[in-house]
Amino acid sequence: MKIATWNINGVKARIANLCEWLESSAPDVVCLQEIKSVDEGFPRLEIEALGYHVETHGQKGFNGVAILSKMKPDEVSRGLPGDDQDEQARFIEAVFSIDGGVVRICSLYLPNGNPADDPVKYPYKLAWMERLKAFAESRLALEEPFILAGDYNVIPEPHDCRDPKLWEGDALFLPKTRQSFRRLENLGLVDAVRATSDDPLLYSFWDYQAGAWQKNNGIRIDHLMLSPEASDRLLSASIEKHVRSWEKPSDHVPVAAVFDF
DNA sequence: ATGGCCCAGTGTCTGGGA
Repeated sequence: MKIATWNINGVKARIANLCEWLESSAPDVVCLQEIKSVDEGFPRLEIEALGYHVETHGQKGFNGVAILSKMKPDEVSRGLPGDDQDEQARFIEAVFSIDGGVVRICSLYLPNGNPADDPVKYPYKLAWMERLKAFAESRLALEEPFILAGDYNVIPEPHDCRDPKLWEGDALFLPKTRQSFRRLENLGLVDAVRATSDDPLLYSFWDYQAGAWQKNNGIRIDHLMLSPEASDRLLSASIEKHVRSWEKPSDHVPVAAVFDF
């Protein structure tokens, strides 16, 4: 099974790219972020025509996540537990039957948190990460294949960006952000890309501005984090960098992992 | 030349992204 995550930066602006990528990459499950659409506005017909089920959790204007899948999910839930006041559409979970059990797959869009000195934005990011940790603990207790995939807005280590000096003080790279991400890893979650590659130049995002793509001035912020039961069955992982050179690209590219289930 | 963008809706500008 091939499972991918991709921040598409607007599903309606990206529908041609998305369909072309679905056909060429042929993932079984796709976690999308920043669909920037309400559920009723999501272009589901085009995607269903390619043989995918569509589950969305959208809102007006920005944010929004979705899970596309060749198999029909057994269960779907929307929203990250832990704060009933949180209106932002950043989390959806689906459960699929596989040989001998199930796999749980979540599509998450972790808050950016900038500017870091904002009285609301950075504390919201850190609180969201705490909620994610609590959720992960509850799911890890099930001892099932479990995949937390998405745009984490976290640069985990200095080698996950081209120029760490540029990111000092940024909410994506602040010590507290990285510490919170390590807490997730320390629960037993494994980063699929780092588990399968030593390449120091692996990025998943290049800014539209300042020729970042042409200069390979990128950052690695889109991650598939695996439970031990999923990590046991990981075969390979890849960053589908070529998609960034397509016409009218998202600023993120798909990241995918292949499992022997 | 050390900067250069893009998306959706509130809509010919603003807010948000990273």
